[in-house]
Amino acid sequence: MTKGSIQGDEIVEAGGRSPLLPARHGEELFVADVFDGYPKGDMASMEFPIFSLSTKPDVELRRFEFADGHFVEITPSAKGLATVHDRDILIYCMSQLVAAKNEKKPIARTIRFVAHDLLRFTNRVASGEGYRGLRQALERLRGTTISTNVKTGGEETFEVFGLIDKAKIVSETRDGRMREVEVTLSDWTFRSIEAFQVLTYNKDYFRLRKPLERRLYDVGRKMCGEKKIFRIGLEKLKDRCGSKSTMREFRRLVKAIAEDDIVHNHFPDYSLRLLDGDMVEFSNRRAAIAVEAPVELPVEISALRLKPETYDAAREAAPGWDKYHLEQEWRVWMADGGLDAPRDPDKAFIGFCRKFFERNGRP
DNA sequence: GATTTGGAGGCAGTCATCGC
DNA sequence: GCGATGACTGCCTCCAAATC
Repeated sequence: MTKGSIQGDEIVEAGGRSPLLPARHGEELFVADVFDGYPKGDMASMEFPIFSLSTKPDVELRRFEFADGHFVEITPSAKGLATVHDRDILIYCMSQLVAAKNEKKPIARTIRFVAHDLLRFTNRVASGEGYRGLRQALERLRGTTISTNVKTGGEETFEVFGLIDKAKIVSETRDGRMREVEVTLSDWTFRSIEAFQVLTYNKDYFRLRKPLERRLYDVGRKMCGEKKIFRIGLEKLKDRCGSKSTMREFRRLVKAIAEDDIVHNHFPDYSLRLLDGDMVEFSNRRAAIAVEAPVELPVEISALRLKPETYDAAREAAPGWDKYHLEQEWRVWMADGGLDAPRDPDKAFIGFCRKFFERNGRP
């Protein structure tokens, strides 16, 4: 974790610090220090395929128009549209700011973070390639221009802006590698954060390597949310994903992802199925398990809420098992045994997972 | 002749490994 | 923890063959 403060334009090391540092040229600076925050995505960029799925530079202009007169136009720079992987930087910044906001700490549009922290948070290799990729991603984010009159934070405005306003590598190691990065978010993104128009992502989102998988998760998260099931036509889904593939190719890709999910169960929070008639079905894994519950759970047990990090710990305690399945097993076990709700449900759940794994081994 | 299908290859990014 | 390297992956495009 980086420690520092600003004196004039100089950055100096400091023992302790406030998350909000003194202003530079009238701007306030937020220093990222929440290492274990949860990924957050703003709802507006989940709604529209702002980010390119392509691994090649995508320089095609995109425009989305709506019946009520709203529109979003995305203009890439010569270096191409920002990709779904570039979005990781925005997600990281948003996660840090939302975590600080939740703790009632002051936040600012300009955020400083350690490049290595971001690479680790987003499940990337912290090699020279990773840092080069980060630099290019910042260039694409800065170069991608959005014109819109869509509401964010309850305000309707016509604006033209970059996905980020500014990016700056504020210090480099002696061999020229970037160390700290300063990113100034666009007003549009910042207003979404201030208005809490963000959704929490599963940490496994960063394990999804295929750009299309990530976009499908986005669509599922936004459209399915807490609902049990969400169905969408393949053609509409293709539009929502912003895929430039042919229908045939898109069908093949979605089918491959759905079949892979059946085998590896790797798609976070939702399962995906390609149905007859070119319909795609997103099923909420947690809701599906609740429906299958064989016993009626007492209110005090069904009302127990686990912390998001507890699910990560559960995966380690019982490798190979579906964490939501384990959660349901645990609740049913307590209900069957007539047990009271535990004082510390997170610890109790992890303990249950360990014993479950000892008894049953891998699935 | 037009459309559909299947497959190959390009490009860019990721991952794994090794040595420093 | 980083750089270099090669293998691998996924999206996309192109083209030839098959079908209507």
